[in-house]
Amino acid sequence: MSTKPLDEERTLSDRASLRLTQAIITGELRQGQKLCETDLATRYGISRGPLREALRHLEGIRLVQRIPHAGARVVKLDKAKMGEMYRVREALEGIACRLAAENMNDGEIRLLYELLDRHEQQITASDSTQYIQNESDFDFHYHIALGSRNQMLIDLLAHELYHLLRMCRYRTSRMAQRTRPALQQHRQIAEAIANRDGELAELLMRRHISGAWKSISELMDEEEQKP
Amino acid sequence: MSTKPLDEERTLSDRASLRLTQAIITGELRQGQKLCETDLATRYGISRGPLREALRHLEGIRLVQRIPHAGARVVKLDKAKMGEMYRVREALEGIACRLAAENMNDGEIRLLYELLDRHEQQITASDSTQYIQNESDFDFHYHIALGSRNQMLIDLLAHELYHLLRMCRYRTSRMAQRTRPALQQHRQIAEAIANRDGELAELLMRRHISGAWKSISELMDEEEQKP
DNA sequence: GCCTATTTTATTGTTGACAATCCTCTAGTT
DNA sequence: AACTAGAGGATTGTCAACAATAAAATAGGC
Repeated sequence: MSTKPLDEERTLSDRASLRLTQAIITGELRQGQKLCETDLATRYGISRGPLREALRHLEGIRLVQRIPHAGARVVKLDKAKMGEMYRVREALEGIACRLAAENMNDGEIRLLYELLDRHEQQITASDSTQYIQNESDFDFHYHIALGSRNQMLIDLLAHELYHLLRMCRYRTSRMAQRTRPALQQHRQIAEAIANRDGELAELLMRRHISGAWKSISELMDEEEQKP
Repeated sequence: MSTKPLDEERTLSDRASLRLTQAIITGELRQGQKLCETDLATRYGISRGPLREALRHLEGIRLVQRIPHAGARVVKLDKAKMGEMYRVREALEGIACRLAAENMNDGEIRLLYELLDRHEQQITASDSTQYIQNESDFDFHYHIALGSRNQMLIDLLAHELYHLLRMCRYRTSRMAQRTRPALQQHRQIAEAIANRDGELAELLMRRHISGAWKSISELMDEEEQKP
């Protein structure tokens, strides 16, 4: 998932965008946290101009919320918002999967299977961290998005939704028990793509995602009962 | 489709965003046109700072493309990009329609039918301009998006996709002959929603949109043959 | 005459200062 | 004690000048 070094970006504003995105995804900047322009600018060693442009960009991809004259905050992902996200994700990845089945070349499909094998190894090797497993999951979905050959779709998923999903990874890290069935579903999806069955591929992907949300949602409810 | 006056926005940057968006949608700023910061700033009577922030925002919602040190241009919607858009739209409005069937209240459904009646009157009154018919079409789709009760979905559709769709309206204005069947499809969709049949509503909406793209696509091919 | 190198010009990127707005903390009143 | 009013401070919004980069134009060599 090609993320080039921070200082390869051409402008300070773009670099600040990347650093902020990274900081938000890793949780270094916490959800709901106030983003003071002066603080961030001095911390990054730039002036407020480029930093403000970066914030405007992050606002566009829904990572921060801005209120005029009151400043920007890291977006706060409550259960309702996560539910909305998963609905949108279901729709977008569903169609991406259908298109991938139509457009992926044989090399890409082979790579897809390799990803699955690697993921299985990681699960079997019990010392693997949760983090890595989650990244394998992202790799699979990202690879399918690329296979759709639809740049708008790729942008929406990779540059917006996946960032948001990564943000709430820590909440859903207790989903370890579901990695096995998830992998099985991934295999079915890959099979449908290999058979060039777009309709089935879409159906399976949508089921996979809505199922994941159902599990996460239930888990969140349980935790709410006993805090 | 509540678009409040331009000067109600709190900051110059936000106002510039709206003016630029409007200018791009109406075609006052043409596709592919270079957007010179100095020119626009003086034309709008503001300095370059807020204008740059506005451009960054428009970049986020895909209305302009920016190349570092080379400036911003209005996005150019070729046939391929339009095809991508319609795929994304099919997915998003499909799920929006399903959710609308689940979540709309009776008042909203009644309003949906009123929109359809108004649209039919406009079609029958032959002196109505193409423009108005197209806006009626947008109203219908926008209303359904609102009914989904999914803010992220509403944002994606109303603040990103619909802008882009309006941009290529002039290309597709010769689709007049298709307004009748389109209205018929709208009625079927409204019926499915009224019956709370989310699955059917989604299916019909997707068929409606992919059908529209097929017609537009063919029309564009024909025009390409004989320029 | 055409291609390349260099200077010029225009445009973008960045900065620090200034103005406007909002939030907070204090003081006073009921 | 609680609520309102106002002063103070902090933060955001705006601007105009400066620096860096890219595009255009000119001059020189082949």
